[in-house]
Parts: sequence; structure tokens; C-alpha cells
Amino acid sequence: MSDTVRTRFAPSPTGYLHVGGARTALFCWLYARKHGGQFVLRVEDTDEARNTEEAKQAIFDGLAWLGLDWDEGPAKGGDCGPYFQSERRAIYDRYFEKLVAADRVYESEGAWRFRFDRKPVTMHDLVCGEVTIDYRDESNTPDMVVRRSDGSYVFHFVNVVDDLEMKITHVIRGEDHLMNTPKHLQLIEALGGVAPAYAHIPLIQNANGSKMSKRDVGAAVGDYIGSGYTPSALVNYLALLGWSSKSEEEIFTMQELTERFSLEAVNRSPARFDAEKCAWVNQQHLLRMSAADFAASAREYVVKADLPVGENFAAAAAAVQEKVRLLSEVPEALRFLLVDEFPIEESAWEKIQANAQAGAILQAIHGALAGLGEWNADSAKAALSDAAASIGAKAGAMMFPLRVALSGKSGGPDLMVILALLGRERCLQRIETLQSKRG
RNA sequence: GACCCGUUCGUCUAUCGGUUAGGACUCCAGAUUUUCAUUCUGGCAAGAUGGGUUCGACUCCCAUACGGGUCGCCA
Repeated sequence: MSDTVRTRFAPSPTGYLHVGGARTALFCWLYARKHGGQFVLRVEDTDEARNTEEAKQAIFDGLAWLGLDWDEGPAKGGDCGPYFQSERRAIYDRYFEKLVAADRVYESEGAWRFRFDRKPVTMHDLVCGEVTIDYRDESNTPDMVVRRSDGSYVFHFVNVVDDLEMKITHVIRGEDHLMNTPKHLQLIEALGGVAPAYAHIPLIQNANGSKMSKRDVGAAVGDYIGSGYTPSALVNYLALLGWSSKSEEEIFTMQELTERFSLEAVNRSPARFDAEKCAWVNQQHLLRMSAADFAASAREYVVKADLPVGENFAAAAAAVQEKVRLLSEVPEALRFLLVDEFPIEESAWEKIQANAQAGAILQAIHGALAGLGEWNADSAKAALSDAAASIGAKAGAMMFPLRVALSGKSGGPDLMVILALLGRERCLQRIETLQSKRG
């Protein structure tokens, strides 16, 4: 099947995996998956001076975390290997000889330059449409070096040769490559190959509209790993940057994205990265997780924070599933349920101190809870109402002081749930503790 | 500077000549929750500017402005 879709992600291991690169990889992956094709990973490690082992690993780790598995590439193999350009020297030499034979290259100060055909070159980009660059203007398009004086080959040459050799049908890459495309088209023509289809996707910018650089927080996929984000959420948000489902839905699973994705729906203008919305998307994904999955994901963050995870951890986790935007917020949201030492929020403390009724309320609740026969949510609720009635207060007024006594917070899980999870003894103790702190 | 691409609420976007220009994030106000969160309802907020073409333009064309990209023996 010669018309099987084949896309590729071709990063160079000179830094971490950038969110822009991740999105490019995502679009390539989605396009291949959607059309039942193959997604190839090729490592462009021709710049020995700048390549690092860590960078290479960061790329693999980042893609794996995002769930962008490749059908061919490092650690996977395939019919078009090797998948590291540093190991494909013989192939490049062979192609280079074709250019020599066709008299399309000439030596210049030890390097070899490719002689462009001096004519207008038109590309039919799947996103940008028809774009023409006039190669008759030599000052703007000087013949390019394809082979350095040290014998190594430059990006344009190896990139084109590999796309040809690996039978790539769709090259989806960042818009920063748009002006390279006519060069690649010329090379392919000289080599007698068939050009793949091209799709140049808009770049991702910072919140202020500037270019997202390596120093920016959140620019690396690694920043999201282990910092509270779900891979599916980052993928979802990245997909929304420069692509639209054309519907009013925004939260998608990988499966749904695959079904809906199309290059025609990709925008042409650059998009800014909005951390707020990214966090919101994450919250939506957490909300949609099963309780068991959420507990499992939350668990590692809690363990990392040195908090104990007992038998009832699942129940505790369930209590905060819809209270957090990031998994990294879980430990603090859960601390009071796991240990007896917990801080009291300053603003909550001030409100308690300012509340003249607080002492009476806590005392009434203490009495009601202490005398409770059965300890469950319903009976606790009834007890609170009784306590309120006994001091002539509204039931709603009981909640805040009790919440602060039990959790030290002004917000958190449902109070009845907290009561049930903590158990009578701890609840009574905590109320007593707050009473004595109040002095 | 030259050459490309782009320009709808603060941000992400819908609209493919005729709409009260829709949705989402953020923010504000209510409702629900006897508490918290979720959720729901409502509100604030946009077609860069100037010319055309057309009965009619956010949509098509031109110019200007602004933004981004590219001009390496980096990828």
C-alpha cells in the first residue's frame, strides 16, 4: 500500500522537548493514527557538538509520557532504519553522488553547495495554502551548502534524503520551516524523488506574545511531568492551540482527538500559551477520571510529600477529586485527613477570632457529636442541626467554625464526608484543640 | 534591510458575503450546595486602520500599521 500515510517527528537532541515540538509531534501522531498510518521517530543528531545524551532521553521520556508512541524509530526498529541520522552516513553519501552525477553541486571553499534552479518555486501547503518563492532572485536565495568542509551533511540535505528514504507522505512541522520548504522541494526534484505533502503549523508564543524560549517556565514538557498535570490534559490543551474542533466542545480524550483531528482545521496564526486555561483543562480531565484512577495518580504526589497513605486513602482522595486543578495540590488538600498536624489558614483563623459566636458554636457541636449514638453522615447532620437549635443559631453558621477546627481550612471536602473519614475521637479532639488555641 | 506568513473579546477560538458576531478561559453578579468544590444562569469584553469590489463585507482585493517567521559550513 503505497498510499499509506506516514508522518514523522524529527527532533534534534540539543535541548529538552519543547511544548512546541510536543505539539508538532502530537499533530503528526494524530494525523497518522487518524488515517491508520505510521508515525516515525527520527533523531536528527548530525550536530555532534550540540547533541547530548540527556536531551535525547528527555525527548523519549517526554513523548512516552504524552502517550505519543512511534511505530518506527529508536528502540522500536523498522524497515527504514537506522533512525539516528548519525548512523546513516552511507545513505547520504549515495544520495550525494546523485547530485554530483547530475552536476547539481559544486565545491566552494572546501564545502559543497547545491545549485538552485533559478525559477519561482511554488509549494502547496496544507495549512498555509499556495506560497511561491522566487529563486531567480539569487541575492535572497544563495546556493546552499549541503556538505560541510569536514565531510558532514547539513540539515536540509539529510532531512530531505530521510523523508524520501523513509517514505514519509506528510511532513507536519513548525512554521519556522516554511521558507526551507522550497529548498527541500528543489533538492527532491534534483534527486528525482516525489515530494511529500507539507503542512506548516503556527508557532506557540508566550503569554505576552513573544517567542517561547528555553528559559520560560512551562516551555519544556518536562516541566509538566510530575508537577500535577495529566498527560491527556496537556495533550488536550496543546491540541487546542492552533487547532479547533469547530464545535463547542473543548475537552477531549486522545481517542476523541484522533477522531476529530484534521489538518484543514489547523489555524494559520500563532497562538499564545495560557497557563490558566491549561490548568482548567487539567481540572476537567481530573474530574473525568474514575475514582480509582484519580486515587492512583494522586497517591504518588502524596507519597512524594512524605504523607502517609493508609487503607482509607482511596476514600480520602475521592473527597478532593473535584477540589483541585492540579494533582500537585492534592497533598496539601489532603494533609488534615492523613495526619493530625496541620496548619490553620491565616484568613480562616482571623475569621474565627472575629466571630463572637465561635466558642459557643464549637462547644455545642462538641456536645452534640459526643452524644451521638451512630456515627455516620446522616446522624452527624442531624446532630449539627440540634446543636444549632440549642444555641439559637442557623445551621449554616455552624459549618465554618467546624470546618476550621477539623481541617484548618476555609474550603475543602464536604463536611459530612470529613466527619465520617476522621471518626468521632479525632473530631472531638480537634474541636477541643481549636477551643484551647482560641484561649 | 530583503523575502514569506499572519491580524475577530485580555487569551484560545467559531463564522467559509446577509448573524442581536457564537463558545471557552479569566473576572464580576446570582442560583444550587444548611459548608467547600462541582454545576447552572446572567454580565463585562472583539472584527487593526484606510481605500476599493458588491444591493450588502469580519468574510473578496489593494495599501498602511502591527505581530510572527526566515535569511548559517544550527536544526
